[in-house]
Amino acid sequence: MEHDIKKFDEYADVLKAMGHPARLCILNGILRTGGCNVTHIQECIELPQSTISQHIQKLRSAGIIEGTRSGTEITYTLKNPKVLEIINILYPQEEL
Amino acid sequence: MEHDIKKFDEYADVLKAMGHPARLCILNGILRTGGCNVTHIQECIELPQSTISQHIQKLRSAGIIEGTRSGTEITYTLKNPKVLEIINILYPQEEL
DNA sequence: TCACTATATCGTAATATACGGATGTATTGA
DNA sequence: TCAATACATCCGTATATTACGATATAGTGA
Repeated sequence: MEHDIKKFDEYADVLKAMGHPARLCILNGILRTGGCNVTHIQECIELPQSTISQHIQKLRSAGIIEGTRSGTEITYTLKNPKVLEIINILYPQEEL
Repeated sequence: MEHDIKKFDEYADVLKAMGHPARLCILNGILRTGGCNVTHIQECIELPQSTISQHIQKLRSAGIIEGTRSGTEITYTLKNPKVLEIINILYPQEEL
C-alpha cells in the first residue's frame, strides 16, 4: 500500500474543490456548454454574484478551470482533463 | 444549464469525502489490495487509530466503502463503482 | 469471567469553509 | 471623463472539518 500521504495531496485538493453542489453544478455547466461566464451561471443557480465568484476562484486555484477575458466578460473553461473524465462518469450524457 | 443545485448534492458528498489525502490514500489502498482492515491501513499511514477510524466512518457514511466483520477485524471494500473508476483515472496502474 | 485485540465513539480545540453584503477593479461605450 | 456592466475581493459571521487523546464497545480465546 502507499506510504506517503503527500502523494495524495494534489488530487485531494481537486476532489475537495469539486465536492460542493454549487461547484459541481458550475463544472457540469461549463462542460456541457463548452465554456460560460459568471452571469450565465448566475442565471442558472440561485446564488448571489459574490458567492458564485468565490466558488469559481476555488475551482480556479485548484487548477480545474481557467478564464479568458473578452471585453467585460470572462469565459471559463475546463482545464484539467481528468476532471472532465470524472464529470462524465458521474453525469453521463443522457437526457440533456 | 442545470437549474437545480440539489441534483448535485449526492455526488458532491462523495467527492467531498474523497477530497482528503488520508482518505484518498485509504481508498487507493483498499482498491489495490481488494479490501483491507484498519490496522493494515494504520501501518501504512502515520496517523493514530482514532483518526483513521474517523476517516473510515466518513467514507462509510458517504456510501463509498463498506465493512465486513470477521472476528475482531473489519475488512473494508469499495462499494461505489463510480469511485473505483475515479480512482483509476487519477491513479492509473503503472509502477506499482 | 478476564485479558487481549480490533475498532468505534466522545470531547474539544484548532482550523477551514460557506455565505452574502459592501466595496473594489477592469473594460467598454458615450 | 463618466456611467454601466462584469467580475473579484474584503470582511464578519455561522457552521463544518480535522485531529487526537481518552474512553467505550465487540469479539476471541483461556
